[in-house]
Amino acid sequence: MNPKKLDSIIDRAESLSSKSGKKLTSTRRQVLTAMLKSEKALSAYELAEQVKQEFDRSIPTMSVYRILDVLMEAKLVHKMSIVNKYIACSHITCDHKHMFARFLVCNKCHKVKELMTKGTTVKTLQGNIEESGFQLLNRQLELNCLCNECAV
Amino acid sequence: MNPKKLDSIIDRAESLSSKSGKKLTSTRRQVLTAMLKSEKALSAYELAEQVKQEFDRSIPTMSVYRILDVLMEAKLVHKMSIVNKYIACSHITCDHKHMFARFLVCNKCHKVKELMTKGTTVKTLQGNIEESGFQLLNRQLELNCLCNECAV
DNA sequence: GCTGTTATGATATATTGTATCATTTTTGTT
DNA sequence: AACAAAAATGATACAATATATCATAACAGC
Repeated sequence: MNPKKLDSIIDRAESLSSKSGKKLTSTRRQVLTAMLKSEKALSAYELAEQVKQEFDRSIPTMSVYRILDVLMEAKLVHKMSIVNKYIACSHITCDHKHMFARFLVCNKCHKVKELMTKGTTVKTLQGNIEESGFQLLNRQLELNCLCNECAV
Repeated sequence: MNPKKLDSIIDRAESLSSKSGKKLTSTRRQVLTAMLKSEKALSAYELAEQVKQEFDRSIPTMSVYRILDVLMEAKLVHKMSIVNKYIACSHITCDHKHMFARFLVCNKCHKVKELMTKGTTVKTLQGNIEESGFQLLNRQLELNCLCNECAV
């Protein structure tokens, strides 16, 4: 990600988080920056290591997890549950209200590509869900994939 | 699940696993039986505990994981990655070749409902995936939900 | 500056999963 | 039946991911 785009996302993060009552502290900014620089999903531990590399600063994992919570709350970060790792949102505005986000996750190197799905597909996906007595908590689909580099 | 259905699934498991070169040993049968009796996804550790309750037999977790691998290979069991737990396949024949299985997972109690999605929706979901240079590894969708009992 | 709130640090521990080698059970062959 | 090879299971150690809890530091409003 180029520095300009990175800055613009950080700027947006400032306002977004303040909207949710949370501040984008310097620690949180460092974590988010490290995430934005990676096209691969990272574990909390890997992320702590990245921050150490980038900013020469050790953050306890507990703090990383807390910060991930805040960033996820602000929709700046998503958890890729199928690999237990985390990735920064790649869209300038990631408003999931009327869309499903589809995350293509390489099961080998954990590279992630985020696609958006809209309209009729969402309707189809939602069909039968309410009838089943379940209610959706989010609109996020993770798909087990291999990226072109990892595919043999 | 009623005993009759349980038996019919076990019977099917016999042939299915033999097809893949694996036998449905008594240990594996016990694990599968315990899973079939639960409508909730269970962790490997919880599953070992269930087997202990049901059959008064302690199985090391390592073995449970190995057995889960065999059962997943035979498509008798699915991993719910969004909660790191496992559930027996609820469909008599769970042939996912031309369909996506949608798993509605209650994030609170881990109850799971399995729905099938076919035809056009699958096509739509697959759109853009190949263009992105990724290839699908399976056709399984997990959705974060709350069941009617856990929803406030 | 004081006070309450928010954020972070430090430590311990829980939960999920894998690596590795030993032992037992099963299978095929003679 | 006796043996060898293969498959399955047991036992042990440990890695990776995640949470609970209490202490301390930073910050905001008065």
